[in-house]
Amino acid sequence: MHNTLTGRRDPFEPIEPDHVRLYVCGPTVYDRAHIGNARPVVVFDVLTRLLRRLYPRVTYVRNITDVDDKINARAREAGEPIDAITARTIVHFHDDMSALGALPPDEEPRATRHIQDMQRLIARLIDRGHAYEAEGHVLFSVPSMPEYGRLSRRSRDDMIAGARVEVAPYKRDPADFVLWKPSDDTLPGWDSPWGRGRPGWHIECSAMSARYLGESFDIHGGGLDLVFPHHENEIAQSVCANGPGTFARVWMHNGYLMVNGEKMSKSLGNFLTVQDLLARAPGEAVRLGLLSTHYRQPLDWTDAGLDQARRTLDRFYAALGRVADVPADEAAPVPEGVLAALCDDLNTPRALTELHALVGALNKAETPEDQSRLKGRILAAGALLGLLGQDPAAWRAGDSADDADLAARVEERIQARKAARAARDFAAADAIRDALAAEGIVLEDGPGGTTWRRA
RNA sequence: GGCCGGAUGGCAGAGGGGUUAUGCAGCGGACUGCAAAUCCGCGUACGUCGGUUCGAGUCCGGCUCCGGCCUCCA
Repeated sequence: MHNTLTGRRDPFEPIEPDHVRLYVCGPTVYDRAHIGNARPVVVFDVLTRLLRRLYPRVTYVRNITDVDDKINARAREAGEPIDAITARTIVHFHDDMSALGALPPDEEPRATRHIQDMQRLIARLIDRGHAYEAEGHVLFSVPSMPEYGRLSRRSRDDMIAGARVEVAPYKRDPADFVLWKPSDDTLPGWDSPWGRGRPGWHIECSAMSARYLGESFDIHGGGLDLVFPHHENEIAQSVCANGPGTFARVWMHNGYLMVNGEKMSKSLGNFLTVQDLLARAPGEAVRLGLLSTHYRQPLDWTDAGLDQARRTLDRFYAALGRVADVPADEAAPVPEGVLAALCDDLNTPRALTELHALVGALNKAETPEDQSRLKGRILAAGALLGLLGQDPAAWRAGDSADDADLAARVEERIQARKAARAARDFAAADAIRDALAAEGIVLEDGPGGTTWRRA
């Protein structure tokens, strides 16, 4: 796995040989998830599936940030209680990620349920001389940690030189960041030794990772944009509270996501929510689109790319549909090439190439034995990637599968065409096929009869 | 201004000193009443200029362009 901390690929060895612990930064719940939020969820879902295959026990923690000034602002604008916004957004998030085939994490801690843990951590940082109180705030003292900046490879001078915001007057050092800040009566707040207030953004991940995974754990993941300041600050808080050598061993960051070559932003109007995409394509196609590029590469999300992902699944499911009556070899292993690709820094594009080769082999396989063996392997590889779990017939029909009337009508047309063909009235047969094609229904004649799919 | 990435055939996208993926699209063929699907065949592409080397997409340096971070952000 590539480790942001070392800047290279290192062999992965868990701290406990038979228990892998990982933490991934989850959403701030104030709005619908966009495709950029979905990328790390899907990427780390594949990583978790892989780890579960390789190790007896995996604990995967992904937090929910439900106290944040963006949420407060949203509540104020909408005139809606914070709890209502966060509760609704969490439901949407779960629905959207589930549609993308992402399994739930083992723990999904919410910041508001761990305020005590955060306060204890802050108190410890103050005791150890790494934090100080000023005007109702508690600030982390960056100069107290000489190795601050290691993850993001920047010196304090760099950070100060690049500062674009005014430095709050109560900061002893311009790089210091907030652990706790005061809340007025209109804002959510909790009593604390430093007055009624709320936590800074970074402290929750330090507190909750320690609570569920211990002071040291194996992998910490998230988007590349979190490297600075969020992850850098998490490291500062955790290491200064718990001692040198603690906290995450391996840091994994997924690359940026762009839309049609541009940064996704509300002002550009190219903000794509998962919900939008699910209206246009099956969740599995969105997932495949995200996995078609290596996780550390920049990913340019386009309609053409989404179409291509859907066509790839058409090919895979068509191959599986052809052997629908052949039972898959239940004992089939995950193909060596697929496993090797994923074990090489989660190389999902190469794993998909292997899958294409297996599908080609299945298309050529002539004996039920070979078909069973290959089908089993393809499904095992698919399960590892979180793909190909559907019934091929359901995939072919797509949304039309929900429409029993349509299915019945298409069947009726297929029978009519069959009769026309038997009578060698090809003009009539082609007219039926063309009429269905105009509705987006494609007929395919095969040895076992005629099947249909949506175009 | 500081820092960090990226640039591969028509498109997407791996690889990473010598054998040059894979998919889509395209072309030719097999099969088919015709299609579709499937199968077979066809592609020396690595931003640019230098350097190292017997040999460089692959290593080193300069440059150009693109994106991002330095403030909330996956």
